[in-house]
Amino acid sequence: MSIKYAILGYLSWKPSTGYQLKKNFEESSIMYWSGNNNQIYKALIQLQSEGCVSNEVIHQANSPSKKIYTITQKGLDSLKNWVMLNPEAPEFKKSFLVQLAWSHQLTNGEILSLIEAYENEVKMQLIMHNEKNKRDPVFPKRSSREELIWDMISENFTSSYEKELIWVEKIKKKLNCSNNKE
Amino acid sequence: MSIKYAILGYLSWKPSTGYQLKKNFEESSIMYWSGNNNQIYKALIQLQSEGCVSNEVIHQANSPSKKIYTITQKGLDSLKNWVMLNPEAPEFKKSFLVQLAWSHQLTNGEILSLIEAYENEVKMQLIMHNEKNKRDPVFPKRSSREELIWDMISENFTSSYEKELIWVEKIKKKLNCSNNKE
DNA sequence: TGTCTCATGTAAGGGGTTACATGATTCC
DNA sequence: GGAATCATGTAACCCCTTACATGAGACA
Repeated sequence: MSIKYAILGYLSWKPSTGYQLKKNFEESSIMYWSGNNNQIYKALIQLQSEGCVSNEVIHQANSPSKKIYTITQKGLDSLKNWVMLNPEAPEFKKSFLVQLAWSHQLTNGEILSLIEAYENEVKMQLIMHNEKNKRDPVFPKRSSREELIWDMISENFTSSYEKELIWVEKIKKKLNCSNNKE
Repeated sequence: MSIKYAILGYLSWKPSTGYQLKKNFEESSIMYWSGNNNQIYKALIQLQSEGCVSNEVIHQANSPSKKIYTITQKGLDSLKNWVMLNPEAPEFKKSFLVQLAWSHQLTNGEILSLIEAYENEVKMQLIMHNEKNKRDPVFPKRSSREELIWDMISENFTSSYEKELIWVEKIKKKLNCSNNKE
């Protein structure tokens, strides 16, 4: 899927500028794109040419002028249509596992320190995710259902990282055991 | 990371042709690329120009000729170097969560059937992963350590899918509860 | 007769990334 | 004086994907 529908999603919540959307993406773990300018501003132009959004230019005295994008009915329909599509299975892209898979040339010690570096990386990611969610979480609460859903999505991420840490402990223990046998 | 190191990994295990590498990628869940021709054959040419692999052309009577690629010492060094790089955190790209996040326009029933479609998708993926691993798993067993590592990598995938299914049950229950309250 | 396996490659395009460019204001 | 925030946009490039092209033999 492309970033288009994530943008339509934010705009279906409230109108905003490209700049604001960019910050939303940066703050969010769920919306997994980097939120770079190139993608967002291009997507907005494309969405406009498709009639899914419209914009209003606001000239400001002390800041650069900005374009406030608003979703159209066509955009709402297109979003709903996409949301109801048959979901895809999750993608687990863990380049660390590829490194581990080809660690045959390393010593036991080198493998263990590689695993510990991964452990730290995951822990950091978990902390960052939790912090993002604590301070001023940027998500809609238009109904108790919507709040529940966003909470569950956040929990999905938290527990994914936590489960990864449990797995890390397990492989560390296993490697140490077979290490001591020799 | 690019597919290059995954290819070097396979070649560090045993020499093979582009065609064989392609099949390896198709059979593997860990090596998460689609394994399409364009990428593999291009990568092999590039790896050769970097001096990381060499090839030998074999002419066959009843089949098309093939190029057997072998890893060089430079390739082994390059692979080891990459394996020892600081690992990146796992990427969880779950487009389904983006759909859920913007499901505000749907009815409770529509959301539940969306979640169930996701559940089926994850179950199928889990079954496929387990089947791939049962019948003739394509991975090296040059030492007990290597076997242990590949087993743990496979378990990482299995448990990721299983944990996702547990999460699905939880959100289904929560949505049903708040549904009944109304 | 049609599809599968072996085997190598090319064409076109989608989606994403980093870095660059501009320019005023505000805060340390 | 230097960095950060607001605000929009472009250039170059990387990685990956699907689909196309060829051509022989095996199997149903």
